Amino acid sequence: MKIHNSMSKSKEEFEPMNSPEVKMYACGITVYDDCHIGHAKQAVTFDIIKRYLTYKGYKVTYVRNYTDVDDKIIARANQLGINALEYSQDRINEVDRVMHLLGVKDPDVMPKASENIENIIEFVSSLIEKGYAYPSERGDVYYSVKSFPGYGKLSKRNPDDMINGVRKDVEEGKKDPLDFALWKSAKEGEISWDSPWGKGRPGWHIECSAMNHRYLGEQIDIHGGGKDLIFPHHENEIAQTEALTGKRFAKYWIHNGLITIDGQKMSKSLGNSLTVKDALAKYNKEVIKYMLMQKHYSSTVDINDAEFLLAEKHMYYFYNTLNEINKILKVIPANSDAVNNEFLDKIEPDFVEAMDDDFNTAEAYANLFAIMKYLNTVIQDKKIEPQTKSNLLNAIKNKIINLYNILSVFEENPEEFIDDLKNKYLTKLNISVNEISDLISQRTEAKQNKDYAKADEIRNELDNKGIVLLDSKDGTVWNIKELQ
RNA sequence: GGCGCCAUGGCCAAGUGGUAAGGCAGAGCUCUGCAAAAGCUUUAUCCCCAGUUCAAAUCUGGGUGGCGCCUCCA
Repeated sequence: MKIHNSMSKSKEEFEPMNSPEVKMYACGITVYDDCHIGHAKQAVTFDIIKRYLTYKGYKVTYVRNYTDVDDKIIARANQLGINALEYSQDRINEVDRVMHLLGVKDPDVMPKASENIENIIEFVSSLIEKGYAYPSERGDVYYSVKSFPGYGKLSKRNPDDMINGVRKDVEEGKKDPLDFALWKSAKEGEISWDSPWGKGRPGWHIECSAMNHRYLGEQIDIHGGGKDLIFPHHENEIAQTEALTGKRFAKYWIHNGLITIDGQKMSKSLGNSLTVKDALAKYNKEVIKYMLMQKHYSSTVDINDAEFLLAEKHMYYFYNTLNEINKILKVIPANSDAVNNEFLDKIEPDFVEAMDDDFNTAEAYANLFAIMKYLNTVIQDKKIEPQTKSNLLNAIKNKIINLYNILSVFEENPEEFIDDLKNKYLTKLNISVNEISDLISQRTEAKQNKDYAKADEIRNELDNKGIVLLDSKDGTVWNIKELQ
């Protein structure tokens, strides 16, 4: 399989250092606020990557950290008059809760910066000893960028060219404007830990290096994160870790694309974040995940109501098809006869081909549409022998559920999914099932009397309320107009 | 100012050397009392110019237009 490596900027054959073992780290969340849809995109992406690698037979150890000590956390906690760690623990619980609601599996290790202070101090001390870092008089410790020859290799920047962009007001004690803080001395009212340089707390970049080192070792296979972390965060991580170990840090760098909202960058500073909590209040978790992964993970995803609505329609179509299969299987359950079908046999190879190509979920979903079409054709096929039909539908259904679970969808009961979605719309449309049933009965009566004018009138009335009717031999059923 | 990314039909979006996946919207058909659902059919030569090649959306150079990073950010 191939993975796009941000370091080489090309797709490379995936060969873990110690196959089948895979060590993967993805930068987690700084927990000073609710997590937003961008965090979700990252979490879902790496969850899927782990699921797929596991499917391929790799033994993945996946670490995702929490940054629970930083300026904003301290500021918020002070505002609330509580301890910074108390505040961040509260936020961590909330992040976990929301991620679980989204159906994101927990990584194998979820370390916190605050629980790695000793480890971090040790890391920083080693860097000073090796001559890559230096303490200032005030008690800050800085990394000396110029001392690390490879600086800029991930972000493709030349330190000499970067001077222009660097902020002008060089902090006190810094020898070079490019240098960054490994350890920050404590200011009045800030949470702090004792260190050889006095009371203070870790800088942002060192946490990830230290936690990587502790939980995964000197070298890892995959390092991931959002594209916005390439510089400076990941560049600094490389500088720190490789200075300490003298070895290449991560073999593959995977960066997911970011989110825009109505074409505008989503960022803390613009204040246009969509929180995961809010998204979940409006849409089913799988609708959200499908919308995020319909495009390649490295693409930017623009979010707006139309995108969500379309994703909802698609998931509805998928689940409806699965539901129709279940109805058929209730009447004639599948038996253990072998199923020989070319279409069935191609599903898994096609899925693997798509995913082997740098986790091309967009293509995997394109395949899914073809599968659903085929299923609907079989469902309606009157010539096929009923038992054969049940067996075939059952085999394909199980196959796609197993495979697409890797993409974190089809984990719900089809009937419940459909009911939940319909109920959501009924509430929104302010109409009840009873009302609809009444009108359908009236219309059925009119139809029986061949009073089509009245039947159409009732149908129009419901249509105006957002409900469409579907006549079939088994009677009339209703559906939500917006979902069609 | 520095570095980088992207540009595919009305819209969204795969495809990185061999003559354009998929979805939405549109049109036609089957089905239907008429509809709807479902299915079938149908709609592009890939921003512009030049070049490399037997062959380019895919490689090279130039141009135009978006965007990102360089400051906290997934």
